[in-house]
Amino acid sequence: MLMQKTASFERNTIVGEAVSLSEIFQYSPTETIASGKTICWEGDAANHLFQVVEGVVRLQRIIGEGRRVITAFLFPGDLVGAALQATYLFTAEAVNDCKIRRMSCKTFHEEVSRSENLRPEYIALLSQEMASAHEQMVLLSKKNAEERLCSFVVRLSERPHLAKEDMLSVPMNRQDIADYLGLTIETVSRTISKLASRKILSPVGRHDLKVASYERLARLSGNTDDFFDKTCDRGSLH
Amino acid sequence: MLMQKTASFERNTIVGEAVSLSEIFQYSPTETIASGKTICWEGDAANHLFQVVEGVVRLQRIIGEGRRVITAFLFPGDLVGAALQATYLFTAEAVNDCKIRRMSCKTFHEEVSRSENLRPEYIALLSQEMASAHEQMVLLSKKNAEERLCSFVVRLSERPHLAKEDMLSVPMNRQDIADYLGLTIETVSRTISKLASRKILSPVGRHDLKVASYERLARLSGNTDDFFDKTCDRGSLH
DNA sequence: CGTCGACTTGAGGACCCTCAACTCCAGTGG
DNA sequence: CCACTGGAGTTGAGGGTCCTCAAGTCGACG
Repeated sequence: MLMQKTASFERNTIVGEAVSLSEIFQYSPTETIASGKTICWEGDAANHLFQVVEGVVRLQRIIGEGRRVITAFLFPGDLVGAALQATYLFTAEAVNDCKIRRMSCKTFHEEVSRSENLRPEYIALLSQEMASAHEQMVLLSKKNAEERLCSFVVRLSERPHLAKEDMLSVPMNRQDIADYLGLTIETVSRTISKLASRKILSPVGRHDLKVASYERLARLSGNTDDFFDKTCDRGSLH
Repeated sequence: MLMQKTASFERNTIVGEAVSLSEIFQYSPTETIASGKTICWEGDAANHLFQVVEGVVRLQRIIGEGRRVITAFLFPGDLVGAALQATYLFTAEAVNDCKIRRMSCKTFHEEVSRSENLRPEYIALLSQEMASAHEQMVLLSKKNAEERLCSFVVRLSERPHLAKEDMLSVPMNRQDIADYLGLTIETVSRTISKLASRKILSPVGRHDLKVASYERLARLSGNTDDFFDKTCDRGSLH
């Protein structure tokens, strides 16, 4: 806690204003979170923000007995709790072994307030989160199991550190995927099998997929804008 | 446009810093939007923000042929496009006759940057939006038709200007409700009928509901925290 | 080799969607 | 005034998709 304060102070006197959000986390020590461990609890006072340095984090809510919803997966560079609230909106857990950096909300807020560079980046980050949330609502509202799974794989493949040519690393297990896509584990499994039988992708072990054609996946994902220009729906208006 | 700039300037010299977000819209003229008309289009350059003054606005996305998703309803005081992005994430349309105020993103951004009072309010607003989005994802992931409808009615009833004792005004039509809840219009209709036969609520005309017991509705909405203390799910942790 | 957890596969059923007919109501015109 | 029309909403029958429950397979690890 004290150390953090000091580090933060040093940087400001030496380097001047921070120029990127990642930079202000640099001086916090990395913490290691074992697979499955919790980073913060839904409902708890939100005293800290966390930056994912390595690994994958899931944000989830538990409702009633056994019903779990994963609202997002976070990857290196992403922030847990960027939308500063009095309490956390979700429980954050490590999908696999993770490294994170921690920062107090207060310090973060002060840094962002002070720096003209950080503020737009912070707003952009929140906007990005909103955009993802909208995307997810569309998926959950109107897509069938196959479209959901294809959307998921396409989104994963956009992470450069997960996709190596045609091999895609999928760090989360089937239950995570199911709870993220609003399906059951069985439906996820069946849908993968069906896609495999159509030679669109094939599972390799439990955490890898060999993808035959990302283009084909994108077409199956139900996103109009993946093969049409967005402006075409609106005709010639204005 | 010019008028806006002038008004904005006047206020700053006379009253000093704005103390609330609503205040900075006060000097923009109100515009009237007829029911069903569009305020802004998904994908268009986001040059303006809008504050809803009167009426209800729906934010929606169209995907493919005939598939529409409503991601949010906005009520008086709410902002369209608060998550500043290069382009709008959604199309905004008037559910009923509306009055709105407009402000350029640039001006808004400057005002918020300048004022120490506005910034936390703005962050809080974005956080609020994120919280609603999370809530909606839970609804779409895990709730059945009855829970969705009850959640919807409970949320509407929290708007003081819509709820008068046991009568609730529902400005949106069945199709809007269906596209918001990820159901079909028939399922919405049937679910209302079933709730009516159980004397939980009864439709009065097309745009009003007589609600027997909000408490009972809350219990049917599938939100654990509507009848349990939130902390109970987590056991005795810390 | 046995065990355990993660995953897959199958059978049956629930819930919601689709399609279609019907009611209700407001607005229009004879 | 009433018939006509069209839009919004309701109701019914049937079917599809996904869920539930259950059994079986796979793979890691002792």
